Amino acid sequence: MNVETKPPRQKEGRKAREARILLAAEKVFAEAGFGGATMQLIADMADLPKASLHYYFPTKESLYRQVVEKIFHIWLRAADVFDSASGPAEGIAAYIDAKMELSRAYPAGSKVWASEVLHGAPVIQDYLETTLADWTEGRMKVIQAWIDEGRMTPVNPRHLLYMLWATTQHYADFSHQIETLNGGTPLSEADWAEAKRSVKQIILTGIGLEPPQP
Amino acid sequence: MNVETKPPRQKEGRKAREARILLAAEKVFAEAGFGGATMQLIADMADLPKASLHYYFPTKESLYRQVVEKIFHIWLRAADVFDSASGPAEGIAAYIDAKMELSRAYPAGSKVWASEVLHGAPVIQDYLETTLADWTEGRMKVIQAWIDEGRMTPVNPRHLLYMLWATTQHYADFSHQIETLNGGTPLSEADWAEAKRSVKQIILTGIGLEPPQP
DNA sequence: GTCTATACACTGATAGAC
DNA sequence: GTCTATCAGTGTATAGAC
Repeated sequence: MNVETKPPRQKEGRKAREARILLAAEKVFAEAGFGGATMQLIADMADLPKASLHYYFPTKESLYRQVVEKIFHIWLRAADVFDSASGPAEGIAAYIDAKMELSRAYPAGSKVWASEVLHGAPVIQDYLETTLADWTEGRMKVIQAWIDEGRMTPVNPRHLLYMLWATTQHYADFSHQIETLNGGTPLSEADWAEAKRSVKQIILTGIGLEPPQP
Repeated sequence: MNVETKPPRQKEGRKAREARILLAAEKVFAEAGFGGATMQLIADMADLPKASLHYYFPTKESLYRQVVEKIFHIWLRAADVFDSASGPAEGIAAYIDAKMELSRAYPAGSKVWASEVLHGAPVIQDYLETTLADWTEGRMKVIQAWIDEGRMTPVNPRHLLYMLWATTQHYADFSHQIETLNGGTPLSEADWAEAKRSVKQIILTGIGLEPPQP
């Protein structure tokens, strides 16, 4: 009988299938936006009948919401490097590195998040008001403390954070423009290294954590 | 008769009506994206019957294309401050100011542009490959010349440009997030001044055009 | 030139067979 | 649990009255 194969295959199969759907959805939402994405396109990319999507995710919006929530939590976890740092130079450099790596590894996710915020955050407004607001306030206090201790140049912590977000996410969100300006080819390993080096050089120098070059 | 009112009213009426449609379309495309926007929504916002839109702009895509082109040319014109500057400190500061003002004055336009690039620039790919690529190369040469003349710190001109774009456009594209983190209210005059000051401080210090603060 | 009415395609979602 | 067949609603676009 199939009594011993059924329970494990089903349970794992479901998780794996949901993950595959979420991955396909992330890609389609990133390419077409929420309005431009269709359940049919997502089903095709996940190699499933359209109706099966509605079994795992009752509505298009519920699927979209899970995609956005997944991105947000990956993004939050990367931000932890801020806390485990011993000082500003190390912490901010590590944060830039982590966010640049995220932009490189999950460009579709970053694009979905950007698109969501761009259009007024209709789905994850509550996250902005609670989790993100709390995280931002906490990090602003850390930066302000570093400034008060004289460990970095006095700058506005809020706008420093915005600059860090904008600059690092730009490499994911505008990857198409960047690739076009790169001769139509994706950034190489060396290109990414140079991008990270350039961003860190300008920002860290800008807030007094690296000596100005001669 | 209406023989003398007809020709001027029609000619000006047409231009004015097209401008009103373009403005309404820009807003709707910014809020909902290309896929989420509907001709009905745009018609309602422009206070016109839906079919009249198709008289002035045959298809939804042609209307969208004109919106994007309009944005792009405004953006290009603002970039001219780069050339009329006598040196790097003045030029880059003026460019930051100009782009921050654009983000403040035309947030919807910036969002439409961002959304277009985000989704792979299906409509304005040719602009990226020609006009934008040319502009970028020209400005990179200007920056490299300033570096060679020892007037600013050696940095990668390409990534400096990306940082300028990312940081300034962030205030338009992510305005909803920024307003949420600002307690749910739009940035005040003082907030904008502080944002511009902060961006210029960090970047100009970062490339050796402002002395590090004590 | 402008608007009303409508054609036609496609969407998200579901009912019901397997 | 999974898929085929189908529905009701909405989208762009147009034909034709004014």
